[in-house]
Amino acid sequence: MEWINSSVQEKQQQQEENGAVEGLYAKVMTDEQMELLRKQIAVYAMICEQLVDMHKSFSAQYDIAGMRLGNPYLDPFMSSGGQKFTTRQRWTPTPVQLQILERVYDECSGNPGKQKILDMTTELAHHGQISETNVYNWFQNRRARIKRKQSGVPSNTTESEAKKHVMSKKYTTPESIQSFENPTARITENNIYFQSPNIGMEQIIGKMDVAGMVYSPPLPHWQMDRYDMLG
Amino acid sequence: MEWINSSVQEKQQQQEENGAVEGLYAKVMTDEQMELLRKQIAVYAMICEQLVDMHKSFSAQYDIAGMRLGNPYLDPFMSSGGQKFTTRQRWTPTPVQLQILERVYDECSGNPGKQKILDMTTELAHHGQISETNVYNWFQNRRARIKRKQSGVPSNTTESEAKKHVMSKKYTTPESIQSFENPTARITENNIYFQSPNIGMEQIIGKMDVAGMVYSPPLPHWQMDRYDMLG
DNA sequence: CATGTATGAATGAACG
DNA sequence: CGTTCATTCATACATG
Repeated sequence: MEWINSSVQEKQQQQEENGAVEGLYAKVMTDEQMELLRKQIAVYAMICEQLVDMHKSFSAQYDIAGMRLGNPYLDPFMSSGGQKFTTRQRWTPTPVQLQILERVYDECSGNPGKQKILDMTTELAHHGQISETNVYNWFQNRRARIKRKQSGVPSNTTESEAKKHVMSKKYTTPESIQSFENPTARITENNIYFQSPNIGMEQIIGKMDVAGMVYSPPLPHWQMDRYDMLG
Repeated sequence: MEWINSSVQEKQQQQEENGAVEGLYAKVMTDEQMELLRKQIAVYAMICEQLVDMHKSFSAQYDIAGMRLGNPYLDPFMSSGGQKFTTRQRWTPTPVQLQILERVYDECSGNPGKQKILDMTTELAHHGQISETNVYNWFQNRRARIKRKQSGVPSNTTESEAKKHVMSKKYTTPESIQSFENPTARITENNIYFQSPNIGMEQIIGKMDVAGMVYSPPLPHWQMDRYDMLG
């Protein structure tokens, strides 16, 4: 999945065709909206670049090894609360582990053998504390939840009909893009607005780290069905 | 090129709100495309924020007065008056809905059947956007919280929900990045929680450098799906 | 604007 | 396996 880079300029064109072809159920954006998006992204890219540059030259001057990293972060575990070694009560997969798990899940069609689980556990253990049970549960849960999502939300037929013609307030645009409805959204060459939902940095970092930009799809399992191309 | 391309599953609307769309100059995007875009941007924002924060704390320690501000990275952005794209990331019951929910909760002793939930959802939908999942979650949460309140009331056993005090967040909006100020995105050095790998500037820079922002959906489970249109 | 609190949602684990 | 519980995270909202 390729994405915007510094020169976002042209990329958008494709989208038009792409989307248009799909036709039937789709959101529509005006050229202005697209333009807004394009600029927004371009600006972000630019800022990122600048920041990085700045940081580079800056930190280069003060190569204070050691303190440079990990510093800004709070150790989530021994937070100032001081009391117990706030060791988690329940296992939480690290991004790396998750990545692996998801990959395997896909490979095994969600049902790895017992041996497989054991092997995995060993491997996963290299990336953080984990037990066989954890792995087992994880698979179990994932299967169950995926399933539920599929059956429970056969967003099907009868329903959609009904609301389709109501289509006024409820079941309108998903929150995810409500921003586009905002009439105040305006774009001036220097003034671009766009909502920035709070996506956990850890997720992002995690994915980036492991997949290294290329991203082997952990993908939105819930609701996505197009990810059968990974191995 | 593989741009956001996917299966569509929603109708589009919002046309009437944007007069421009009415006719000819409209581009079409699927929901997934939109979602991907949104996330892409979110990631940019997040990374920028992160970078700024890091830079800030980094430079702060050396009192390199002057160069910290006046920066290149503030520039043109929304100087301040940023409106907020009405962003609702999570469902919030309307008073009416709440009333109904509570009534039913009492009736069902907290545990309505699946069918019941479905019916309710339909009814509740008349009073505002809602989905079956919302209702389901609502009951879950209510049961859990009521239970807890009854058993171990105060701070002691309920530390889980009470221990949030551990993290003090000071977030002094860096003048340099006011542009990123967003009510929903408040990532600071103190509230970032890295599950395991402590990733520093290097990683981010590295990725950015190389890929110039190639990104794939990091799959923020929260707020991702679950917005089925059953409701 | 900063901080605290209520609560929707995600998810590991447990249950039947 | 499907369902439910328990814990935790993150955000909406109220407050000083």
